[in-house]
Amino acid sequence: MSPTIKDVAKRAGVSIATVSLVIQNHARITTATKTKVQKAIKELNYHPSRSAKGLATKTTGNIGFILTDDHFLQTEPFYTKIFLGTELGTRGTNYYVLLATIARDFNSKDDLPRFILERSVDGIIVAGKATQDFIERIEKLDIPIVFIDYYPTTGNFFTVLIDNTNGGYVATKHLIDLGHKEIGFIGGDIPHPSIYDRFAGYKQALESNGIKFNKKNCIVDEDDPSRPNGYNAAKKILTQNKKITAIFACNDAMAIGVMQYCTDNGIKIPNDISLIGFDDVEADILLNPPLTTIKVPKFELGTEAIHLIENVIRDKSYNNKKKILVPIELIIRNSTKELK
Amino acid sequence: MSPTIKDVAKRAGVSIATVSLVIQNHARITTATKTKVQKAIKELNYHPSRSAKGLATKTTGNIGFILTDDHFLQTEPFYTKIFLGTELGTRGTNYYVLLATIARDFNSKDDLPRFILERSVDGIIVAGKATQDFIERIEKLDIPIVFIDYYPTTGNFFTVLIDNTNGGYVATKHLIDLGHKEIGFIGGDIPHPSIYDRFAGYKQALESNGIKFNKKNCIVDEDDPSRPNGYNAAKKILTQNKKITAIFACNDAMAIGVMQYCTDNGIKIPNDISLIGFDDVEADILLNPPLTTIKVPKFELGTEAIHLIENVIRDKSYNNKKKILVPIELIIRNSTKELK
DNA sequence: TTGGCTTAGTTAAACGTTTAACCTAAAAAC
DNA sequence: GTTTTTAGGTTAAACGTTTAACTAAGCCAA
Repeated sequence: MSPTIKDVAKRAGVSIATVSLVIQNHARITTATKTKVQKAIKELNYHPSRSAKGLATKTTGNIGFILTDDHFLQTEPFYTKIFLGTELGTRGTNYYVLLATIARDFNSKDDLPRFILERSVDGIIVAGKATQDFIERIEKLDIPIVFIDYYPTTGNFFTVLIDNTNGGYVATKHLIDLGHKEIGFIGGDIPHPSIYDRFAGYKQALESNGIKFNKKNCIVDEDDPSRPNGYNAAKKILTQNKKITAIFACNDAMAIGVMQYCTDNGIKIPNDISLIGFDDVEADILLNPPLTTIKVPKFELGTEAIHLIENVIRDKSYNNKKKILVPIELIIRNSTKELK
Repeated sequence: MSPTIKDVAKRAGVSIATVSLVIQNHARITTATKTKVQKAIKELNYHPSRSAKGLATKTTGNIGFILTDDHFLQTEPFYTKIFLGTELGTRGTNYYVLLATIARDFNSKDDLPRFILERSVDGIIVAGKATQDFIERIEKLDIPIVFIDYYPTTGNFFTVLIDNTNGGYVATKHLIDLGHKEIGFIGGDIPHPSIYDRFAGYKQALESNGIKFNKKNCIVDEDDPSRPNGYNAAKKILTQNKKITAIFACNDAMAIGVMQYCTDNGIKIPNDISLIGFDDVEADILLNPPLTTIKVPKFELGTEAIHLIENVIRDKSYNNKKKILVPIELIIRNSTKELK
């Protein structure tokens, strides 16, 4: 069996309290005893047991990461990348991240993730949209919560967000700069704040560049922002308004759908239509042509969330920087082109 | 604060031991007291604390998943998918998976992952290649270990493996069935058992179909099986032997590199060269043409590993099925074609 | 009636830490 | 020279479970 604090105490000739204080680098201890104890620790290769420490301090060293099922399994590894980003964020800290998924339609009949019930996390990160029922139930739990890429409208929560509005603006502005005027917007799940904000950025860009917003250039009634829905939306928008020369898809999945529709129908990108996406997923670079897009730093969303929740855990009354906005970046590849 | 076992005991009018026994569904308890206690549990919304349980039983409910840094960060999310598969595997169990990465060249100067030192895992899953030093150190730890997609040659470990030999065979046989005779093999990191076995399958297929193995058709000196190395290998192999009509790349990353080389040099796939990969990564379907490949069920590797390690944890002397072979599947897309 | 067995529950120790409260000796203050 | 303060530790309780050992009551057989 691994050595315990008792073994160390015995070997160093001190009490177990002293060993504990040495480990915590407490001021009460003289350098003499400190070195003595540290020597014993090293010789025995002692490491405190997390379980015991957890019971004594009511901390666990874990952070729960919650994701809806559909996000976990979707083709584009968007949220799972964010999750991996949290792993990166925990390096150098004393935390581990526990992953759990909940139903997309989580409701009163559903149980909260086990790690919450068993109190094995010190904080919770919620990535993506979650139901109101879920949010209300974790809210009254008296445990730090950080949201990523979603914010409940019902309160002032800690949140790490993509700068979606700016992203929508930059994407649209890029098309405008290339000379396009009839610019389509394709969205899905428009009530989602992220999509909504991208759409808002689109409108802002048009407006501040003297282009009238035209409802006929927008498809916003699709459900999920997925590839097949992008395909459908492309069909609709391109039959609806033949003058369109550029399309801003609210994410890369939909953009890929648009691209497939164009390929199937002999529409050349970027010669006939310029296309820009949003997210910058792995696949983009392999597309033909490679997709111009707005890069979302997915790992960074995860690491920022960890840093934020660490602060909140450390200081329960932490109150500055409740919202962190992660900047986006325009990635110009070959799916957009100057309008002749 | 959440209720403890004491609160339940008081409300049900029994001792805390009885509550504990009820939770464990122990035979000692009559149905009468059982329902009485269960009622109290429900009313208080009691859930046992994992920390306390952990200290008392010396179990943690966690399984450690260890990955080398380079695998964690590589473009193809192969190992991270396996990791996500373990998450799937833990559903319905009482485990969580803790993820840690180690250096690719882990050696005596490096510390073991913190979750091992702090005893916060009940078992360890090691995915992919790890250094001998690392393996030797965890081996003497007296904690269940399961390897995925790698097996140390120095002992009889629990392992979940891809059926690589068969995969290499099936891939090569597919090309042979299409009429190809001059079939190239492109490999990287050939000492890796997985790659080695795919190569072995390639040779077997040639042999049992009356085609002489030709060293000149093989590039096996690349380091990593990565895209750039695939690109280089394609250059080498196609200048080395002009008669080659088909290539089996040891994984999709290298196949993508091959494809890029062909695109850059006006070689048409599949008209000039048939190409088959291995792994079935997301990108395959977006390639032009979509890549024929051998599908590796990545999630399944993870879930199988969880099932296996659960058995080993439950029964320390568990000894059947030390090696689990996960079957592969030929996925025919458009990068392979009958030889005219 | 006695003794033994069974059943169903209780008692109390144990798990390995942290930390508030306590102690003692030496230093400082008067 | 006595009292007070400080420094540097120690003691022991607490955290919330599990479980081996114990107990009391009921039953049965002889």
